Amino acid sequence: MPPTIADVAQRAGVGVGTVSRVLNESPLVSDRTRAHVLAVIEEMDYRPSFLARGLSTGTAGVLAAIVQRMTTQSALQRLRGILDEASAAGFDVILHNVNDVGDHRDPVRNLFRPDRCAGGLLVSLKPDDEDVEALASNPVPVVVVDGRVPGVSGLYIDDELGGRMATEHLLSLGHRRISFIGDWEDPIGFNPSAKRLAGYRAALGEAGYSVPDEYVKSGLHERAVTLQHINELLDLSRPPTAVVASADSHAMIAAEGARARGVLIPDDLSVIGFDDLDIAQHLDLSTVRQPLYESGARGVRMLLDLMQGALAAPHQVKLPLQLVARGSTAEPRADQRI
Amino acid sequence: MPPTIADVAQRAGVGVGTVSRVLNESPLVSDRTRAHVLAVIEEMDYRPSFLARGLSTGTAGVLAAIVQRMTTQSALQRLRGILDEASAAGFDVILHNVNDVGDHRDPVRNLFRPDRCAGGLLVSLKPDDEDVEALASNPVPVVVVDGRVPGVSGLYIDDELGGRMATEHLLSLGHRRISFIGDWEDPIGFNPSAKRLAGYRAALGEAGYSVPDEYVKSGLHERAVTLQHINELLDLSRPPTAVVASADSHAMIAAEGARARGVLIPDDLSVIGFDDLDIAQHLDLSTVRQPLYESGARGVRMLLDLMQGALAAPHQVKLPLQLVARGSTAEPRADQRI
DNA sequence: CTGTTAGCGCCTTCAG
DNA sequence: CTGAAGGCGCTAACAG
Repeated sequence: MPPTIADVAQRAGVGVGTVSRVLNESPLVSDRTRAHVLAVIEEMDYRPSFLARGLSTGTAGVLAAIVQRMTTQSALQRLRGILDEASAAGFDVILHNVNDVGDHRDPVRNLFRPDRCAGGLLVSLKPDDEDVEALASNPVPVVVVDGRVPGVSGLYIDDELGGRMATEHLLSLGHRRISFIGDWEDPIGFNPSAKRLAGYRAALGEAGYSVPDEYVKSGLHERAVTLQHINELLDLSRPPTAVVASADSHAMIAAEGARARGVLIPDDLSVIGFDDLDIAQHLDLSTVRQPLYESGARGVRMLLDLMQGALAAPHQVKLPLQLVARGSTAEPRADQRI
Repeated sequence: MPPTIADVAQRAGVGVGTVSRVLNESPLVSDRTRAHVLAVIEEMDYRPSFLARGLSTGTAGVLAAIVQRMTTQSALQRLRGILDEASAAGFDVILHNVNDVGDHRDPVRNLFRPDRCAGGLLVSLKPDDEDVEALASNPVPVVVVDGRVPGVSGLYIDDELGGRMATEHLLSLGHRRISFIGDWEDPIGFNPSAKRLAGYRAALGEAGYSVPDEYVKSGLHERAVTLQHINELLDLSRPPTAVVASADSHAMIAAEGARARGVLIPDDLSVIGFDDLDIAQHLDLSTVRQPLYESGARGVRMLLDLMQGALAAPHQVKLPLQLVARGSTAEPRADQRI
């Protein structure tokens, strides 16, 4: 059995109150006593019980994060930011992965309670109205990482702007026949792809170009589906000269599918993605960069502020997007410019 | 303030003990009382405090996992297995990522304590002798996922056998000039690559072939390094006809580097990896499969058994390896068989 | 079967 | 500045 605060107190010849004060860095302890107690603590390798402390203070010394589809690279980057930043602040984090629609409800109710954590992160998950209501009156502060939820603090990006940026990049290179590949039928309720598509449409519309229905492809985020999409596009009598993908993961597969049938990138076809995953750089893929790691890290910082009341809730922060032009986008071939 | 067990007891007109019994599914409650208490609990949306329960029972209702370099695909797969299995058993898990050498010591001491978790997982991390000693007398059971540590329960694979399997596959195809690319200088103390290399050497030795020093490449696990390795190998006057990579992540890069200079795979060069990541299938990469997801899931199951004393500790389980022959390995060209 | 009570280990008054 | 005592919410042991 590990030593308790009482053991330390006895050994140090002081009361438990004094040891507690030392532990909590209260100024109400003489330097001499403090040093002595500290020495005894060190000597006994004493560490206060999280459980007891939590019960006493009314809050667990841990953060909790509910993450959607942790398997994706983007979620992983966000998670890294969360873990690093939390770690730096002395917090560990309980991680809960969610795969299916609506599966976040139970975790939210069970995890985001004072006896479970001091603060909660909701990553790439869209709480419904009922959730928001519950969250609003929730004693533990919650931050949404990657999402804009009215009434809840969080960080988000302007997905429509992102779709627009990607499209305008291609337009400025001289492309006119531009396709979109996405997965806005994602059933899980959180769907950036649809907004990126809207941005794509807006950019093309404002430039005076129409979007043939065949140019827009959607479906599950699966390799086979995306491969089929790119093939269908390239099979068109007037195939696109450029493709906006709603994510780097899509863009990679599309590019691969194109190459497989001898289509050169960027010579014959320009491809731009979204996210700027690590691999995007390696694959020389143009993309719209969103701060993934940072969204996690800043989310934790925001949460810590919220926890110590240093921030008026709800507080929303829009994260910046950045066009990263690499080798997968270029001007269309002369004979394609029609 | 959420309702307490006392609130429930009062409202139900029973004692706290009875409510507690209902909560813990004790048979010592009449069906009638139980139903009534349950109804009140439901009505008040009461949920017991983890903190208080933990303090009382002496153990936190959470698992903890310390993971090395959570950023790799293989670590992520293991983590998925852990989270899914823990979730199924009603446990959440505290996740702690470790990047640098020796950084696991503090987490182990701070996290693997009864007031923090009911059980601990050490993933792809090699505890030193001092750690093992501490772990042995530790009140919370610990399982090593992906590692063989004397005195500590866990799951591991036979890395030497794995290296051997990959090499023998190439030998059986008729290859004689076989290279190895790995990262056994990994500084973090946990190093499967060295053992896989040993297996490679053993297989070639037993087949009666010598391994020129230039055929073995090691270095940091970085893209640029691996690209350089494959280029150096292909620049040799007698270049290898096949490459054993110590991981799929290496194999992918090596294959890409080879293709970039016009070397066809598998026609001019066979490449085999290790792990069988999701992408390996997509890239049609031959590999030695190790059960990643399963190692995490089974690790949790083993931990749960340990926790309820259903298992004599320490208990070690060797996980099976499986050769997965895909399109990246084939017989050497006729003119290469010398 | 059920109510009552004594801790679990710590923090936080409240007197000294 | 410091010691003693109450209470956080729950479980478990003990009477009934």
